[in-house]
Amino acid sequence: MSKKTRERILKAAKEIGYVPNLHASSLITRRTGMIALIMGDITNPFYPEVLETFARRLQSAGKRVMLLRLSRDEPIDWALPHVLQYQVDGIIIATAMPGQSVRELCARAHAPVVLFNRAVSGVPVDAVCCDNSAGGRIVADILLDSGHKRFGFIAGLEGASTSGERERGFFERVLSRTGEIPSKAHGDFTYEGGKRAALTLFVPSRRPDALFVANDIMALGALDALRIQLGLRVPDDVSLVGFDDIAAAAWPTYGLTTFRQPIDRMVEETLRLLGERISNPNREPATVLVPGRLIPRASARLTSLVQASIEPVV
Amino acid sequence: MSKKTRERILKAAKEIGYVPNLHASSLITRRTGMIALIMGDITNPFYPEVLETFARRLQSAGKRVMLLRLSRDEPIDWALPHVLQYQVDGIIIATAMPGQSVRELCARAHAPVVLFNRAVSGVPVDAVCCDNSAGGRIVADILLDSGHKRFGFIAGLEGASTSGERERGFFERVLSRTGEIPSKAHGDFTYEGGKRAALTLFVPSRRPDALFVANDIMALGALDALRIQLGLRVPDDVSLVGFDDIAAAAWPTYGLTTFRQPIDRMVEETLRLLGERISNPNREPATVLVPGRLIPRASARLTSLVQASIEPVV
DNA sequence: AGCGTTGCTGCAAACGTATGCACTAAATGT
DNA sequence: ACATTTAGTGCATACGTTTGCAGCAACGCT
Repeated sequence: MSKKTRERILKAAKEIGYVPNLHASSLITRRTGMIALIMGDITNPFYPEVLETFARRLQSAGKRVMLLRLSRDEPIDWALPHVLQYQVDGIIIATAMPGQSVRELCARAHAPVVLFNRAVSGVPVDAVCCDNSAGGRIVADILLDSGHKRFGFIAGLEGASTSGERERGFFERVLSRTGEIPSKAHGDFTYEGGKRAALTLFVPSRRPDALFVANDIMALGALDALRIQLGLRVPDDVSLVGFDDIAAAAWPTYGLTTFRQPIDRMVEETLRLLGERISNPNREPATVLVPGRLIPRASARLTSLVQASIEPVV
Repeated sequence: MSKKTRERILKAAKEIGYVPNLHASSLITRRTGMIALIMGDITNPFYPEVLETFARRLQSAGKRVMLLRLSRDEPIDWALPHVLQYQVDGIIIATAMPGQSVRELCARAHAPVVLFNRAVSGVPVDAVCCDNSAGGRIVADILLDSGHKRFGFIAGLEGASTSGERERGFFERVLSRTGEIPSKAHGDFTYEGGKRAALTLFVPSRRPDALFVANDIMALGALDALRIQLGLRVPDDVSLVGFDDIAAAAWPTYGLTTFRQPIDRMVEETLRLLGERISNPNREPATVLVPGRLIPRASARLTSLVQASIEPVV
């Protein structure tokens, strides 16, 4: 078409306040431009960062975000039909809790699905995870190399794959190098839960000198409990390591040593997988394991040799 | 219709995996069941709580949430057309920064709009705000009543109405009771900004003995700066009061005295206004001012008389 | 048998857009 | 002058619902 008429049309459209109706157009094109984002607990500061990253990237790709917020006890099954009614182009599931029926749901849903930070063994679904078990092993190694002897672990929710994998890597390594298994308690991925769990682990009889926490927000709760309620010095009396690297971990009051999940990379990979599946629905499902990195801070006593071995943040 | 056929239909629908296409239905019914939620910075922990509350309530009302995340420098103007294309039933704007053109945008958008925590003077738009200036006055009063003499204030972003109103209430009251105006610095609603602002305010020459911060996350930054970088004792050397009552304010490490914004009430009012405007688009616009409440904690030195005057949380 | 009610099927129009085709008008080429 | 390309208009069909109306069979009632 010619430039002149193009401008004429656009001007007229603006005058009468015309905006195309995407519902009508989506009927024909079979594309809605909407991506559903199913999230669990947003009060854990890790997830606002994830949400933020997804929202920003999807927006700059011209997509809209339909947000589904799932309570701890609401199953994913509940959300799927609602989302499917809107014919979303893709679905990202970023809830920590595993669902028993993800397989059939994904099969039933013709929409492309990618799991974010949520492993489902033996199910052919696209998924992106941080390498949780490697994280657990690395944390075990640096604590062992720095001379710690008695290990404790605070897990998240019973059944959450992320917590489980971190635990597995940590326990395996500690067991193989010391012959003992760490003591363990359950926080429920919350600050208060971490606090409570720390108190149950630190009974006088066998006090850990190193504590690995499945999640930063729980680690902050544990740290407060250790310092304030138990009067312990960190890291002199006990070393503390978390997982995620939320913003508060870097605050000088806490200085939490933690294993960072590279949110940007993980989001990027998630959107890549989603895009590929949208353009080729029959592609073989893939699981992407993104490596994390230890961020040493004040809360863990590490020998200088160990410090030196940690690759610096570029 | 009879029960028997009803069940027969539902069963058949389930078998072939039928889900109604809401885009088609919305063409005819002119209702999409979607509410757009336009938010600014989600990394300030106050907003995930807001988002959480909106999402939960809208979901249980059978509505879907379309989330628009606006960077600090993106104008609202950018988001509106995108949202309108999807014919959302309503729009909730919850960004701290004011827009110059909200008026005409709301006029142009035929969709119902409600502003959350965002005052626009002289513009006929539905809006819900915490009573920010009253909060500022109350904070000034309890600090004055407890014998503080030299006041400081940390503002948020230049031009944010919330910060401005809190400042106004605080300054007016301090001025009328002492004849002096507080010193002032700008954080930008972030932890790091609060830290920097505190450092600029606490030059040796005229150190405040009471600091009011427009926002909890900045207050935490300020608290860390005071304690760790300046070696001051809180509240012995300086009293600190924040605004919002985010979760971290209650952590024992901080124990931040703060003015709580009742998120639940504010969200409820917002949805009520939105609902009313949807059912009656020509209704006179209203501004709802929700009262907040001071939550006394360890970070402010308050006399027992003042303590006793604060109405307890029920 | 005639009548009204009930439960269901079938048909048609409408929502606002995309897509393709036929057609006209204007501009360019030989 | 004629053929060819280019720009634009007009029309029909389709997307998957909602809504209303006409039609039909089965049923119980007088």
